[in-house]
Amino acid sequence: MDRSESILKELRAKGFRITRARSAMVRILSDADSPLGAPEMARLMAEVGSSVNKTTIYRELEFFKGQGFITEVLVGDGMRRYEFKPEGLHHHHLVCNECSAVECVEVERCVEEHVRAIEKKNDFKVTDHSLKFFGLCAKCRT
Amino acid sequence: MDRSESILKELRAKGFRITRARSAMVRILSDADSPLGAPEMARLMAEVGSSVNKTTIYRELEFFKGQGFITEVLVGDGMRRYEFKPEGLHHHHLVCNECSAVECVEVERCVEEHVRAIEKKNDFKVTDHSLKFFGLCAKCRT
DNA sequence: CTCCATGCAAACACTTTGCATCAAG
DNA sequence: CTTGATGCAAAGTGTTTGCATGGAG
Repeated sequence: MDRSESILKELRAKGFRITRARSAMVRILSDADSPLGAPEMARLMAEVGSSVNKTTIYRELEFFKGQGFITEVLVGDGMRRYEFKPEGLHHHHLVCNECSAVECVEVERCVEEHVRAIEKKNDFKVTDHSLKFFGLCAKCRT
Repeated sequence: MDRSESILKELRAKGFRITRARSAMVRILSDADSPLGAPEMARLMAEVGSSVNKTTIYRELEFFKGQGFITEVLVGDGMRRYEFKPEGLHHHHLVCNECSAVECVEVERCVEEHVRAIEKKNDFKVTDHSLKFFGLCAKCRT
């Protein structure tokens, strides 16, 4: 059973309804290989023949986020993007300054050790972190 | 000579004009202790009696960024924020999920070592990186 | 006097809200 | 049927653009 199916099953078990829009969105998110923004999401839905109102897109993304299936990824192009929460190793992002393309990279525990220090020193309860590397992707290096 | 003065001097040397708006913005940025967004910037300018049109705010922020004096900081509240580029140690941010407050933390070289690996492995030229920790600040922990 | 910098209004893009309608279970 | 999910229109918020005016040097 793939990721999207198990998510739908989990939602059904929690008493949420499985609608066409909802399952199509889960499918698209699971097929995506880089974070998607709401407008892009809407376009992809249309391409698959599952057009939905943009309001629904925003509400579902918020819903999935609340359910803990996706996380927000900020790239700096003025749009919120989302991707499935990584299952195994914590992963981070490479963002091209030129074309805004986003790649994912696995980075073995490099900051975990700092978390404890920060929590103690700054009296701040850390629940998550994000690490992004900016630069030029292979294509834009010309 | 403090930071803001030296920046103005540098701008003048480059042939840019030193206007009331420009120097007030540099002052405010240098006084700020956390990243500022354009709307907040405009409010602060008004409080200091240096009201300027929002267009000017956006243009100046873009200008300062282009000149390399400030950097963009994305917190996830749907707004671009900016802060002076740190002078010494690379610093990162603590972002409260509750009140969106942003604190700065010094983190001694923890990712520098990964940069080289990434550049080789992903064929990506890294020019910068950002590390953010999300969670609850002391105030919002209730 | 000469341009760079500013103001203003309108347009843009993404996102949110309120309410009526629809459909999954 | 019941209530959660959706569509639609309108408003909200941050940001950008084009063009005329203003002021630093």
